[in-house]
Amino acid sequence: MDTSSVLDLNQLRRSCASCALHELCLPAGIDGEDLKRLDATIRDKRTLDRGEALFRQGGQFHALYVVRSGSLRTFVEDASGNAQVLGFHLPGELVGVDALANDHHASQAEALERSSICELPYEHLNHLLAQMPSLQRQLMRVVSREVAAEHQHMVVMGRQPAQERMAIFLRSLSDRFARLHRDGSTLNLSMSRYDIASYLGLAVETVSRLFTRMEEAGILEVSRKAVTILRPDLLEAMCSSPRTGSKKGDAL
Amino acid sequence: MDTSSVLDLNQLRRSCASCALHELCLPAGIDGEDLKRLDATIRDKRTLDRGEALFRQGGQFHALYVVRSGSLRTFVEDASGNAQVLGFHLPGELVGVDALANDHHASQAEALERSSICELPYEHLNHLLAQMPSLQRQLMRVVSREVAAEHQHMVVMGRQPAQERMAIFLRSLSDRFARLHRDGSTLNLSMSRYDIASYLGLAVETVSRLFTRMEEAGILEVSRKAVTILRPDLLEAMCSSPRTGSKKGDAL
DNA sequence: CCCCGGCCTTGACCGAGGTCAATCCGGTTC
DNA sequence: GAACCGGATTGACCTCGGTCAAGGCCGGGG
Repeated sequence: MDTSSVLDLNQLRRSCASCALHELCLPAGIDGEDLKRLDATIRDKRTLDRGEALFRQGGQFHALYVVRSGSLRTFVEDASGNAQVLGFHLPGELVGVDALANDHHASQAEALERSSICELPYEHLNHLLAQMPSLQRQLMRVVSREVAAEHQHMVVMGRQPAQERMAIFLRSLSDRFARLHRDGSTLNLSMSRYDIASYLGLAVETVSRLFTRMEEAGILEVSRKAVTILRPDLLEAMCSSPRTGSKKGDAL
Repeated sequence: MDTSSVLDLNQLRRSCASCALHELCLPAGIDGEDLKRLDATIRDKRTLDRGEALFRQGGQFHALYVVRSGSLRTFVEDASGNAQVLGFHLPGELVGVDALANDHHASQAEALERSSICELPYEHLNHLLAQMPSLQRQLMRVVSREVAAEHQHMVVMGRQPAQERMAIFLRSLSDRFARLHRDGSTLNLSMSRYDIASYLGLAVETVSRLFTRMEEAGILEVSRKAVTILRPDLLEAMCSSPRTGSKKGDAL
């Protein structure tokens, strides 16, 4: 059954025009002849199995990528092999931007589940950008969105205690699922606890404990990789530490 | 004497061609007629005093900026007024990219000392990009550099203990000074201890203690805002925690 | 000149969360 | 179905660095 659904996906991927992500992705705001040309430069040969690498740290840069289905994690490994997860990437999201600066990848990207990827060879893309101001604009907008998201994550890493980090992480995932017209309250965490811990700058044990605590509090239902948000209101409240914020009326 | 030197700077700022930052900045790799056109779109009216804002969080976006002299800090403020410093920006560095995504600034930028700024009105810039593929390429490269730097900082925030954070911070500053053909070993820290602490995700007290400890260790000479790196080798060694790294020969 | 107010430093204390270690659970192999 | 293995959970302990509190330093204004 898996094979057939994958085949379907590949067949669906014929044009950006017919893609469900159209409005969230690079083609947003582009149509007609221009869209056809963008379409023509996209190579969709990439399908990745769980754990397979899209590109490796230090590897030669030659394309940008957009997740079409599934999910990726990007991370860097330092000299001694410790990994730091930089982000998780859902359909419609762009990866590989950090490689343009000096023509080789500063990070690596791996599939968290069977995923399909749109590949945008950079030389082709450049020609297109020269001819399509609207695409140029949209590309900058997408990159800017990425930068803004990373800024948000720095706030999390800089100031927030563990519990707030988890809450913000889950809320962000939920929001992104919703944007994809999926159910924002039943999350399928394709990444491991280790990945989450690394991404949030915490120990795996802490992540695990927080899941349990939030389940006990009736906010989540956690079963392995399947997480259901039962009380979005409480989750939201948990995103900002009670310490900062309100001046009076702190329950505690 | 201050007034005259500022006037000089403003007079120097006539063209990108004559700018000392030429090769580090947007115009890198661009010359002849194209450079003139880029020049024409840059408005250099901006001179900021210490503490003055370049743009405010939530403000309407209309331009990108490049630091010409002096330095900036960018930061976000959450609902309760706590600030998280996102970065410090030296001459030749681009700020304001996170605002393109939805047309208003997601962060704010303030001068750390008297600074002059090149302003690139986005509408003009866009016209230019449509006509100058080389500028388009260079802009993406500069943005990519910024993204890569932020990834590096996430590694710091995610895994590193306090001492390593400080060491990496100082090394990074030193490197950037050197790139500007300044002396990389005599740093002038235009930002406050509070800014450093926020940027590194530490308490001010910790930053202060680390300065003292590194001075006692003979690595630095610290006097208020003036920091001299006496032993770059030791500073470098301090950048990676001894815990990770080597497999044998760990003292302790 | 002295006082005042930021900024910075130093010391003493303490708690959130990291580390270590044991166990559990679900999936895979034979 | 027994053995195995990697990921996840749980508990006990301890450390790093945050918090609180008390000066010190320097620069600016009266």
